[in-house]
Amino acid sequence: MSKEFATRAENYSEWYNHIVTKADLAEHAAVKGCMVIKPYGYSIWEKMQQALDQMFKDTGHENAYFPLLIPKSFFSKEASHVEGFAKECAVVTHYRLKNGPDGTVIVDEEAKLAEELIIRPTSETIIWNTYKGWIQSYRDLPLLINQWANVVRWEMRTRLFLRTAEFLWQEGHTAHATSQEAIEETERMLGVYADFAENWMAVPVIKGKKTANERFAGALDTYCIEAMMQDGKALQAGTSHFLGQNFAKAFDVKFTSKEGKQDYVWATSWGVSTRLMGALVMAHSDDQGLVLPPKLAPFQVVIVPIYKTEEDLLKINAKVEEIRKSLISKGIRVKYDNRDTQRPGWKFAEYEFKGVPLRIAIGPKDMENGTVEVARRDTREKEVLQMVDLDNKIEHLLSQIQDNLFQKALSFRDQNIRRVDTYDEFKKTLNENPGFILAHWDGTAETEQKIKEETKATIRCIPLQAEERDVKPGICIYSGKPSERRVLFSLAY
RNA sequence: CGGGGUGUAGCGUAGCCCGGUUAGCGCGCCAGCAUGGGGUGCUGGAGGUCGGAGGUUCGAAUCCUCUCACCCCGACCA
Repeated sequence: MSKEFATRAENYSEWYNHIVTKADLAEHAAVKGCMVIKPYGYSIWEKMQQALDQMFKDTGHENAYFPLLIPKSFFSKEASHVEGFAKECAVVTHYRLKNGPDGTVIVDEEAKLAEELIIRPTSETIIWNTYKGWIQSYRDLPLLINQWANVVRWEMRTRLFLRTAEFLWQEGHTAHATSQEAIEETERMLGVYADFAENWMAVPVIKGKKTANERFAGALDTYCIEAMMQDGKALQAGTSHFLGQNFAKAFDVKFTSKEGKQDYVWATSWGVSTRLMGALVMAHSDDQGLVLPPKLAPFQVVIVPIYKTEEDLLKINAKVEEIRKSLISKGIRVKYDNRDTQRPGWKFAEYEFKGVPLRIAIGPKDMENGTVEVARRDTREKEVLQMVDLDNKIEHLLSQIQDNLFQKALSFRDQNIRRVDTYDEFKKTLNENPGFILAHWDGTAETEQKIKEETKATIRCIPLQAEERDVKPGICIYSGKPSERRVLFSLAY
């Protein structure tokens, strides 16, 4: 393990890169901008998927799968949608290779596709093209579908998990009979994301609505959850879009209502991606490495034996087997590492770096005293516990760690949300105390754009839940014009 | 995609400006012995042709050209 490990204060982005690569979450692939998600990292992603998938099912959704390749013509059907994605699409133009003159493989120019195919940057078009055949009557509605998939967006500047050319995500695509119902769905799924972020990832989020500038291409409204990273920057952790009838019109998806009238259906789409992995790392980890919330940790407890003789080890093995069984019966994920090839201290450091929430060490002294040493990753505290009732104690500790991580992140965030009333103050705050800023804005795209150009800060969202004092009228920090309420500004990932 | 930087063994690096012995070091790896409650010590050993291609030269990690990847800044974006 690297001992020349950058701290957050020294170099935040280097620190992030080191955690991701050295904790075995992911590494760069041979393809530019793409990553290999390694087993340890993928295991965390699987935990996320499982939790989210259950939440989607619990809210009535079903999974399906749509193609990776989308006919180019589909993209031109919704004007703002094309515009939003045109610059970052990978295009498939041929379907065959052949041997070149010098023995290399070349594209067979004769095998040109009649219509080029786009590797999906998102699936609205292919899905709505399909929905046309599925929806005729109000009885077919609502249609509540989710898909787990990969998408490709040809990014100019990439970072592991935060922005890669290919990433994994889920995209929900629903169709409804009324606008009202679709808006409710949009809000419901935003709620699911917030719930997941806070209760599984232990990352507090602010729910809000995007301004027109930041809205998804093709949406009437985009809702989001915004999380604060330890450097004070915002990370959009999930989005939920109310698409109105834009895609229904573009793909001619109509239904007959109870009253026998024809109308276009109302749509939503919503998604979270492997970017959540980046959020997870940047929300909790410290200068000793990764810190994982118990609910998403591939293993929640690691047990390390300490012994001199083979005889000691055998005794410990037997004892640990009891402990392991009792923990497993509580649904706790346990790893027992009794490899003789690494020493205890090495293992301690290793599992700390990988963010395992709890470590149990058990040696001859413990065997004599009926105790174990338990170390928490979040606080780095150690205590000696009686083995009696250990499973309950561990279960309790894990839930404490989960809570503690959330509380820590929450108080960090709240300490770094500031209200400012002048542009000078705004710039000064961005400079000296990076974090979220609640400030008045006149509601125009021009002002938003100007502020962005001059300070790099953007309006992350118009919070859905705000304190009384933040929804009172005021004066725009930039233009001096009247403002209805404060909105949330920040530098962002 | 524009500007700047980096690329030497699995990782971290020295050497490069001022071309010239088998490219050095630390960690890790392998073997043995000792050790064993926070990255164990000693001894011995293996591993790199210097991101890739081309060029200059008697000779290139070192100079030149092109290219690829990564990092930082900018534009764009989840």
